[in-house]
Order: sequence, then C-alpha cells, then structure tokens
Amino acid sequence: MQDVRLMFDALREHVSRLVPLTDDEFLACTSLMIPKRVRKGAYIAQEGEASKYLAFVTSGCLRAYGIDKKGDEHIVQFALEGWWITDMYSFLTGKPGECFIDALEDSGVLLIDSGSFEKLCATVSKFERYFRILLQNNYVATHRRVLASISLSAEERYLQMLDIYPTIVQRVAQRHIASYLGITPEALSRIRQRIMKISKS
Amino acid sequence: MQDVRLMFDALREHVSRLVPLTDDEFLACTSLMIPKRVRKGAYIAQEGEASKYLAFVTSGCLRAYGIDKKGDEHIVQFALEGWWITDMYSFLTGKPGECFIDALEDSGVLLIDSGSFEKLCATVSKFERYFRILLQNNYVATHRRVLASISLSAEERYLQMLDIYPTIVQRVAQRHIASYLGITPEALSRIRQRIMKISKS
DNA sequence: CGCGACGTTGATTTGCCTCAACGATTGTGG
DNA sequence: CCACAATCGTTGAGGCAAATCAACGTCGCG
Repeated sequence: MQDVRLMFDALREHVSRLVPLTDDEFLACTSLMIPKRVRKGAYIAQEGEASKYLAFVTSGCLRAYGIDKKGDEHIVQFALEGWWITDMYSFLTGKPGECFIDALEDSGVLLIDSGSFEKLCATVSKFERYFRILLQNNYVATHRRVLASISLSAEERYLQMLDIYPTIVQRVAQRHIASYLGITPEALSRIRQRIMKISKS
Repeated sequence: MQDVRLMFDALREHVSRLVPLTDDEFLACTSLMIPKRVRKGAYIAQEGEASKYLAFVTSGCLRAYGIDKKGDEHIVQFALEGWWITDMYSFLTGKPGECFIDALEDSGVLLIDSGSFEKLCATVSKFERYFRILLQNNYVATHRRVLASISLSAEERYLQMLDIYPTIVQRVAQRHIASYLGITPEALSRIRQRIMKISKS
C-alpha cells in the first residue's frame, strides 16, 4: 500500500488533467477526504444500506454489482486507479443502496461523504466543473455500453471490451468479465477459445 | 407549436426545479439558445457529421439511435418535453457524431452550441451546478439500464420500462420500444400478448 | 496434503431471432 | 372519394446463440 501523501498526489494528478488547480483549491478537498485501505473482498457499500461515500481509487481495483432474484451477481462497473466509484443513487438520495461495492484486489481509496461533496462543489467552483466534465465523459462511455448491449453479440461485446479496457480484462477474473458483459463464464470461455483458434490460423 | 416565450418558460421551469435562478441568470442563457421547430422525421444530428448542439425539448419527442452494420436501428435514448438530448461525444469533442437524432413527433427544441454551453457554465455557476446535478441523475438512470440489460429477460426489461417510462411506451411506436429494449418487434409483440393473457386470467 | 474456487469442455434446453405471410391502418395520388 | 401502396403489428415455423446442467483438470491456499 502506498503512502497517504501519494494517494492525494494521485488525486491531484487526475483532477488537474481536466481542471488545473491552485494549492489552496486542492487543499480544500484534501481536508474533506478520508484515505482508506480496502482489503481484497472488503465492502465499501452494501445493498440495502445507505452508502454515504464517493470513492476515488488510488490503487487496486473495485467493482459495483447488483444481485438478481436468483442470487447471481451482475457487475455494473469496475474501478481501477484513477477512477471514481459509488452507489450514486444512495449517495445522492441518502436512501438504502441498490448495489454492492467491494475490492477485487487490495486497494487504496479516498472517501468523501455526500455532505462534504456538496460543500466542496459549492465552495470551490473548479471542483463542480471537474465533476461536471467527469460526468459528461461518463455519459459518453455509458451510452456506448448501452448501445453495445442492445446491438452487439456477446463476442462483439467482448472484443469491444478488450479494445477499450485491455487492462481490466488482464487483471480481473474471467467470470467477472463475463458478469460485466452479461453472459455466463462458460459462454466467455467458448468465445475466447474461438478467438484463439481464429487468430492462430 | 407553442410560442417561443412558452418554450423558454418550460426551460426555466425545469432548471429552477433543481437550481433556483434569478431573472438575470436566466437571461444569460436565453440569449445563447436558439428556438427551433423540428418536424416529425427531421434530424438535428447525423452520424458522421459533427453535431454542435445540445437540445432541450420543449414539446414533442425525439430519439437518438445508432445503426449497426446490418443497417438496423438501435435507440439509445428518447427525449420528451423537459428532457435534454445530444450526441454527447460529438458535442464534447467536435468530432463526427456516433448517432442520429431525429423527431418522432412534430417537436420544439431550444439549441445551444458547445462554445456557448461552455461559456454559460463558466459565466453562470448555477448552470454548471444544474448540469452537474442533471448528469448525476442521468448516471443513476443509465446505470440502472445497464444493469437491466445484463441481468433481466426481455419481458422483465419491458415491464421495467412500463414502470419507469409509461408515457414513452404510450406515445411511441412499438417497434421503437423494441429497438430501445434491444429486441425485435416480433418478440415485443409476443411479450405483450403473454402479459395480456396473464393479467386477464 | 486436501479442499474449494476457477476455467474448460460436453450435452441438452431455451429464449429470442429470422423469415414469411397476413390483416389493419395510414396516407397518397388519380 | 376511392384504389393503391406502404407501414405497422401480429402470428406461425424453424433456427441459432447463449443458458443450463454436469463433469473434469488445475491451481492456490489453509
């Protein structure tokens, strides 16, 4: 695990990429964020419980997932270093959450609760700007995923994921990739086998 | 079609619901927005062409859709009165668009180009705030849709849509609903038939 | 070492797609 | 005002991609 200083450096680096910050502006945010280690398998949000925090991942990997009535998991989002993750519904409304968020690797996160988040946006307009831009980018990515899910075959969706998120495919267990794509682990195994054969010939 | 004044009233009404505005603040935005009628079937964005505008719908109904290599349409989003719609990728980057946006009914929209949009957000911080909140709400809705698409059957997705967007299901042609759900019109027809029978018995 | 989780492979089933035909509705030109 | 074409929703028959169920080898870990 990295030093707390390094965690904040990572955050500043990522914010500055979209919105340059002065030292003072960044300081306003560090005082509101709680550094935390999350061990592999540990949760930062659980369905049915209010999830107060928005998390910035400084190291490791987390996932957000829902559970259907058959008890199967369905991964809605992965978050590697430099990504934000939360149960947005619960974060915004304060109501019980709709999904689980846990760590797939030993990870480090910076947490901010919704009250502090609103205060930060209201006080430092550059942060409001930063999150507006971040959410716009997320809008593009998520709408692409929706389009893929209604227009592509399982194999095409896997190839698209390999293209867009090669790192995730490398680091995460295959059954989690399958879950993210909306298919069974067996189906993904066969798809990979098919791709191997074709690319060899 | 409604009077231009009414179109701006509708916008103000919707913005104020999230962020109260003074007359001056709202004025800054009216001067940047272009009112326009969009006849049924007319486009406000086309794939491959840069789409400069973000649109607020004051009346009628629009849709955003992509076309796959077989030539089939896949609807990513509907927008009724009070909704915003754009090809966000093209709007943000200025690059050629990824989808088409056209009107399903005679409609009225207020258009703002990306330059004016950025200026508005930079000048009037309440608008930046408004869009940040709007995008957060969109985040919740779109992630729910993703979860539905990877975890629910076609019938369950249809029932969910009936629950969340009953107005859209009423107003829009069935094949468009099918397209939005990622199924064929035939499949939707059979699903509806099955539901009718069950609810009658 | 032995247990459990994971990925693979095979056999079977199934939900939805594809293709085709049909009636109902809409709108269009003569 | 009516014939006509076009579009839409429905229904049926057959096919296919992916799910399900089951068995097996491998690996990491207690």
